[in-house]
Amino acid sequence: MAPPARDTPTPTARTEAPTTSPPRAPLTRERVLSAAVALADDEGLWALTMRRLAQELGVEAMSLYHHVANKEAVLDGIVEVVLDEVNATVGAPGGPAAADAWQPAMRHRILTARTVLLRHRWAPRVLETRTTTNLPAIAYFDGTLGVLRTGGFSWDLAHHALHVLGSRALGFTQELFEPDDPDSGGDEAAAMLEQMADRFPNLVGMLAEVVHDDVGTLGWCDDQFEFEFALDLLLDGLEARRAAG
Amino acid sequence: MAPPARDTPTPTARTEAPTTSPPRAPLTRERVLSAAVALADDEGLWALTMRRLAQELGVEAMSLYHHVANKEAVLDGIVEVVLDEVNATVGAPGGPAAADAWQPAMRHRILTARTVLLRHRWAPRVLETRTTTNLPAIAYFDGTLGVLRTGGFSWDLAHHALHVLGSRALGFTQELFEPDDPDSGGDEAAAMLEQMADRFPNLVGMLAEVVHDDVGTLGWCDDQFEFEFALDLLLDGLEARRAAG
DNA sequence: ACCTGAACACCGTTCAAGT
DNA sequence: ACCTGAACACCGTTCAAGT
Repeated sequence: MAPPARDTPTPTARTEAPTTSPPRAPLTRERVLSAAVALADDEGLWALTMRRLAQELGVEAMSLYHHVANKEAVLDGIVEVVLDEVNATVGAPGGPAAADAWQPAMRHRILTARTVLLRHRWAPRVLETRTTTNLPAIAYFDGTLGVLRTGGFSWDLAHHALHVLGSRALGFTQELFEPDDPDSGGDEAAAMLEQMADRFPNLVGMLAEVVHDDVGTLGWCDDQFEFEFALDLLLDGLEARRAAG
Repeated sequence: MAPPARDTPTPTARTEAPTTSPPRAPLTRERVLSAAVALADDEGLWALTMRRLAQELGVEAMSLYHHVANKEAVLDGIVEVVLDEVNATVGAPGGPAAADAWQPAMRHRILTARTVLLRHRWAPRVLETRTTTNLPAIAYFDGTLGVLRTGGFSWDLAHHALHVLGSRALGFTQELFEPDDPDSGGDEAAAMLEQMADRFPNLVGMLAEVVHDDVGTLGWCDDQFEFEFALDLLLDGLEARRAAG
């Protein structure tokens, strides 16, 4: 009879790895940055402190300094993690054939990048504070340039287009009227405006005309729609400049 | 003979105010915010701490809390100070008659706002972090809406235009390649790219074509030009949407 | 080599006390 | 009423010490 143990997989102990797996994964730069991204995603950028990050990894704060130089390096790192994710997503094959139609290709590219950044809303804010040159960002813009060049842009016009599209794709529009509490803040702001019809006649006039469903609130800005409206404006404008030579 | 003192102004003691001026101006919310703006202008946002701000005013840190609720209130306040300055500047009379030409009027308005924000480069970054509704910002956008309406925009299109232009006028484009040290950083980044011609063929190709004076540096982005390029793109696009009805 | 405890120099903020 | 000193609970980071 063969020995039953070790060969018979039980529900709890499934296929065991041939090598002995360590009880705790050792700390690495990658693990530190992943935990930092997760922490910022879950609890916001303000929660990302060195002490809290260490706690999340089951380690003392000072241990982090063996894998990252300081907190600035953590911020540099998490931005690169997110931009790597952006590049991996937009670079996935199977997108529309970009050969003859740069506009839908660019549209798809930027809207795809946006979906990634929406999962890491803190990222654009941190990106804006980075001063060091950033490899994944360079790679992203190189890909953008590739789409433009394939579409027949001159280098000069592609250069300007990069500036225009870059601020749209990576630098988010601030949500002017986004309230802290999505339920109450809008009403509050609307009530405030209501009292100031004479001071802000245009805003009040627009509100009266544009608000659809929730009358009396300011939650009527469809962010996705506004983003695409601005994006198409830019794309059409660039196409006109391009066609003009 | 008249007494010589008190009537004869000396070079050091000029015209004395009729009321007795206090040796130290009392602390007010306005003085606190002015000092905070000046501190951020001079030494950057990172230097703006409650303790440092108090020191700048010749007072203890805790005294500030009698005039502002906390540091968030200081940040709210200095944003409003800057936006008041924006409104005062763009609202000054003597601008081009906006009645029949909305495009030059808007162009002038936004470029004027930009000159103010360039004097307070920290302001857009702080503005993006504000969650509370902000009266001077509302006033600014109301003025913008006024220009659009005078130019014949529908409320709906004016609403979208507000989003588009708002992110341009108040939310700055991050300067992707702006180095810490304007002299060395560009060369460093260019050298890095040089080594990666195969990885980033488009960027390297563009650099080879577009760089004018300082070959080998990345300091070839004229921020003002790029801003106006993007702005005109948006304005032309909006005009086309408007004319289409 | 990798991790840690104690310590330092800073934060924002509270509180009880001064005038 | 306005301002203050001492104190509290946090930061990021350094350093000498542990294994």
